[in-house]
Amino acid sequence: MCKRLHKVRVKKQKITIQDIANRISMTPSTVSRALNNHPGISETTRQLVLTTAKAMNYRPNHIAAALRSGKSYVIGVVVPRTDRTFFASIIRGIESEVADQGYGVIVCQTNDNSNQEKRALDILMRSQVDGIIASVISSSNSRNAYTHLQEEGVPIVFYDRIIESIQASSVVINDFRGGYIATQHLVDQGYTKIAHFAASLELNIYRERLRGYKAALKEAGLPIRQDWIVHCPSDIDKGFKAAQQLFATPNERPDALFSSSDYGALGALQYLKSQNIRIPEEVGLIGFANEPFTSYVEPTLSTIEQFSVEMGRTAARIFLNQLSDTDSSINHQTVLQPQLIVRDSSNRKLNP
Amino acid sequence: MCKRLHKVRVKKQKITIQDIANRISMTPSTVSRALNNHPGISETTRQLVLTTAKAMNYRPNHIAAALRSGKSYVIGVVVPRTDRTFFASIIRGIESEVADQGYGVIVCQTNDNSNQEKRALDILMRSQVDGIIASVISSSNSRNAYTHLQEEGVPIVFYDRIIESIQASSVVINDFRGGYIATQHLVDQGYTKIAHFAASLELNIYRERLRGYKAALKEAGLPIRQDWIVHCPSDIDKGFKAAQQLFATPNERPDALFSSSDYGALGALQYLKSQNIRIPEEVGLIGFANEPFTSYVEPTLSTIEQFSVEMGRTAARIFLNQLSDTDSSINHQTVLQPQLIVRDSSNRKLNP
DNA sequence: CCAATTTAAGCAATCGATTGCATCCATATA
DNA sequence: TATATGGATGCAATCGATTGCTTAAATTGG
Repeated sequence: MCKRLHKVRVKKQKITIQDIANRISMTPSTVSRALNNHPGISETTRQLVLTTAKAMNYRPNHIAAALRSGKSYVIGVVVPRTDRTFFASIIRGIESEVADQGYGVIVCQTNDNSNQEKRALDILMRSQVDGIIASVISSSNSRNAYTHLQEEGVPIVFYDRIIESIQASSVVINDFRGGYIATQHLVDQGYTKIAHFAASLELNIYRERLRGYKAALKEAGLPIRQDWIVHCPSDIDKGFKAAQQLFATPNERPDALFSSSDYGALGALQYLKSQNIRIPEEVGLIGFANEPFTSYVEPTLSTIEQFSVEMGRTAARIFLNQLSDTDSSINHQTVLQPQLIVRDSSNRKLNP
Repeated sequence: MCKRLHKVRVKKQKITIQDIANRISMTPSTVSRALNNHPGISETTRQLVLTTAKAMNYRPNHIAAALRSGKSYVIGVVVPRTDRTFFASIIRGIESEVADQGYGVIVCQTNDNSNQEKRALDILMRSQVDGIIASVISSSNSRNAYTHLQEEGVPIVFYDRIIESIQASSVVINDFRGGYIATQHLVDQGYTKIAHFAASLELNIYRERLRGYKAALKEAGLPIRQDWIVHCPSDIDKGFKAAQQLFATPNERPDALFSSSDYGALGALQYLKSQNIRIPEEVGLIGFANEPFTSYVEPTLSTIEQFSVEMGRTAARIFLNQLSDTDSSINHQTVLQPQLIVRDSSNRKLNP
């Protein structure tokens, strides 16, 4: 006799509030109210429900609850890509802030691409997220996509890359100040011919950093040379190439560089080293973002800390407040202060 | 006359299939079937539905669909933390693979902590995810949590850190081989006193890397010294300290180190540099994971590439296949092959 | 020309929890 | 003792889409 072993995925019957209700001879309404700590349920019943729920290993079905109540307890998070430390930290900050409150976080990547951004928002909206925490793409206008959502009443909090023309809550660092203190630091170190790598000026953050750079130069009485403001995306190779151009002619080259990204700065660093140009003696260098690698490279790279995890947490807090607020129309702009991190690449006074 | 501006969040009435049905004088059933390309709907009707849906700016409510159909089109992803490049890349791989198919990805962090792991799984289950792609925590047994889920019929795919005693689909790299080729490479370079940093041996991956290390030594006829197998978590500081111990006595110290993590290796590298011990001349060094920083540090750090984005994509593919397979009981074990990345820290033959 | 078959669409139950309103009973008040 | 009060629970509709079954119309075939 051959017993055939049928391996079937046994979807164990899921426990519903109905089941609990049956067990204790009550109605689903009562069970629901007991589980959600509604008033008007006797303490006895509440305890009874709670214990039998636990005993029966009950797991609430958020989807059913969401359908009826309109609250899904899921938040959408939009990032350009997950594997840049900055955005990974943002996600970390948000997730750890909201998980306590029982919220889930759906993460979507835009890859800085307009179609993928649309797709991301679409997925989030279909999933009926309670709102969205987002950084926009760098290339062009995300404006329409987001304003539509806003019109539909979807709570949105922007972080880092914001759309200035959209009225919404946001968390950013003071990028102007970041650019300013970075440049000022170079000035303080005695550098006078300070260049700048500017990433996409379609993004507020890079415009602001540039503005800070210019302000610091102006204040120091140094000239602003357009040919020393070089477009350079946040990318090592691009930084290398941009540096190649910038430092090509030995007699008329800058003696310092403030890059709007750590990656650009690293590219420049690699180029300068390849040319045996000494850092910080001959050229001072400072980046932006305090990516982990900045403290591992040689020389260690000065940079601007932007408190990414904290930024994520703050965005999450603002978001949650906005949900619970009765008057949800009040937007909340938070500006974190950047911090100068001085390392070897710009510290000429210590290493003269 | 004073017109008071009341800013109220206007939840624009959401369009439902009912609305579409009304507009074209049909029933929701027909609309639903048309939208989902069910057979038995005339091409005329289908087109009519599709165009009016678009015209009315209809957005399907996945939550309602999920409740009825039992498919939420959301996948749960469990990581220890999002801000380690490896895991960030896993998330990237998964997200980019499944977004095409309309799936959302809920990301939860465990922080290698048992309670948070429970919480994570709880959030995911409440959200009625269609399944879970997970790496387990390093400290102790996640076994119960996951076996319970399996019994409930939740599809699970493990990646990287797996539980060998649970029958489930998984994607890993051949960590044994990784440890083996790393060590063999050091042997090839003429190192004979090769130490090893082993992270938590509760995890299969680190056990396997250690096993590979031992196998390579044995094959090379080199002795296995227990005092050169040092416990060292994946962490720069821990690596620094472990190196401090290991290389304390100049006459009897190892001449090479295979660290089971890049972070440990970096710590060791920093220690060795601080002691002016030349790399790779006096001590050879190789890490594991090919974290981005390994190619920025000085000397550049040899390591083992483990194709993290690809691993994420593969896990996602396996997962989706499993969902669509009729016989979902078939588990699928995928083993990716690691790749040796030789850089300066171990290249004694090139830099003699 | 009528029965058999196919095709297209409608009916109504359902998924699981929430919630406004009704009801019942016990206690307090007149 | 009859009535007002309110605390605790039940009833039933609801959220929006899916789906098994039924029905109506159109097509085919004998």
